[in-house]
Amino acid sequence: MSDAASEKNTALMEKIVSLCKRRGFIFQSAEIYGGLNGCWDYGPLGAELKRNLKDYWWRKNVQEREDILGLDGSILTHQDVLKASGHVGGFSDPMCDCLLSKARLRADQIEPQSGTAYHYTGASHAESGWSVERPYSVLISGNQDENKARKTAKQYYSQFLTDKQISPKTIELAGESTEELTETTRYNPENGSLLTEPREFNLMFKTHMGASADDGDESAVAYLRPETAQSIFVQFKNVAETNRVKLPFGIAQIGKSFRNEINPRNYTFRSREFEQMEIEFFCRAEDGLALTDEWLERRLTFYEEIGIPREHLHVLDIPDGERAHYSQKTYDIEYEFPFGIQELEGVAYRGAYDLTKHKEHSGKPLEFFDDETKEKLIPHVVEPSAGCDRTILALICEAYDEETVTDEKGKEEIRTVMRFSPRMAPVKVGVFPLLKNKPELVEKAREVQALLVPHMNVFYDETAAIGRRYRRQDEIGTPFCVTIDFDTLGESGDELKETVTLRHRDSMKQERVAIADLRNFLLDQIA
RNA sequence: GCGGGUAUAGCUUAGUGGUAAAGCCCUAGCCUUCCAAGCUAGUUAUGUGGGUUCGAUUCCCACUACCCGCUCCA
Repeated sequence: MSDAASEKNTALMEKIVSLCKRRGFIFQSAEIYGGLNGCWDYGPLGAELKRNLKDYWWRKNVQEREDILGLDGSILTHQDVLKASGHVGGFSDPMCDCLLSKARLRADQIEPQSGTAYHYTGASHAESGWSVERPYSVLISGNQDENKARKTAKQYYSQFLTDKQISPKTIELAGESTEELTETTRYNPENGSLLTEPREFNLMFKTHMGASADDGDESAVAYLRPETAQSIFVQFKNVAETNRVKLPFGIAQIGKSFRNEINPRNYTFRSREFEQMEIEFFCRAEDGLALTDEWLERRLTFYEEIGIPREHLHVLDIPDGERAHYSQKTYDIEYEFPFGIQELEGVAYRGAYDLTKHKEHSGKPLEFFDDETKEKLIPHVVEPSAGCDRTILALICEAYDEETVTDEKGKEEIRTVMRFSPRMAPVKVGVFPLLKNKPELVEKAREVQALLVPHMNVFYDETAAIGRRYRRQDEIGTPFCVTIDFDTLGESGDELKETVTLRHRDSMKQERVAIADLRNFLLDQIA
């Protein structure tokens, strides 16, 4: 992306963030206390939007399918579950930073080295009177010039110089001593610079169960789940045994997960608390690959149904070597966010890995008896795992539009429109009396509101001019507005009596619709 | 985690070492017959904590949050 394009996209993202706050889609968590890094709250409209997304996903993937069952697992997770899944052991990589280049390295992947370590206690510059006291070391191998160590150390200390005119070459090193080291991993193999102490970066939130549990009581340790998938695997046997299922079948779950991200970024895109919509689709081994492709297509169709066109999505076929070791096939479904192309969902063929691991660790039989083939087997699994909040952000980015409109006087202005699909829109219809100081209009509008309210989210508004009310609804993406006027009351004769103006958000076109037809018309549009 | 930037009302922006300004939005009232009309009145702000100072929104430091670039993302 060019600089200009990047700036434009940053500006666009800022406008979207601003609108989300102004209209009550998304707020920063604990804003009045300065905010909580990587956490966000959904305001009234955001809550509606998210509910619409989750409801539609659930309807399509659970309620309308005979072969997928729902689950709602606990967020607090038994530590053994996450030991079995590999999250406790393999999920916490000790990391070091290079003191010179600031590069971050995985401590367990550093090649052990041997050589001579040159230690220093600090550095100074006689002419300017500058000095710094701070221990530092450089490792050089036997055949390297010792001056290389001094040069590297000077470079390191020069970063503390306040006067940038001073050449690193002219500073004096203090307290040089040497030490022979073998098989050390404390130095950066690239440049010999000392590294910071290895630090754990466990991405899971850890807690202790029980009011009296102290931090040292390892048996009381529990975690906030880092993914919803594990409770599905752990409850696999219960679900299968209580529901007379046969392969292939799925278990679906929507719920919060938590990851202590080092670096939350891009608005709500990478949050520490986030919601997932996951399916674990269990199948016979021979069907796994084909089902993965099938699910990919089904998921792409889903995104189209909620208003994200196929051409704004990218499918990444994760190549060999980059997939998790247990996965024979993984697709990422990505969306063109203003800040870049980023993942919305992963569709992964995970083989029998998860159930096998839980079988091993729990010692419980997790085989499934296949009635058709009369054999006991550990089913394979295909996992379409979507990020709910990411999809919300994609819906918002996709919907945001600015349109130049010209009024009768030829004056141009910007109309901001959220073009949500009617299915996802937080408010489905605005109901307005043309004038609020005419009680007959208000009364009729209230009747129309009451007629629609049991079936959809309706917004009643009688303040300000009618045009302003339309624009307010444009900005929150309400697809339809209904206006009750004097014709509704029968002032222009019986033909128009009991009809209203139906105004369309996208085209701004108006049509006349009978109140009696309104409910069914709108229900068809938002289904 | 590193580097850079930013922080004044719901939003967009002024401004000042000594009473913080405007537009939009919003609320109420009047008026108003279909695309942000008009008039009147009104609410709301210097991110947090220190320091310097008689006095700090302004200067300095730290923290927090957000944005950008790296890094990371089982």
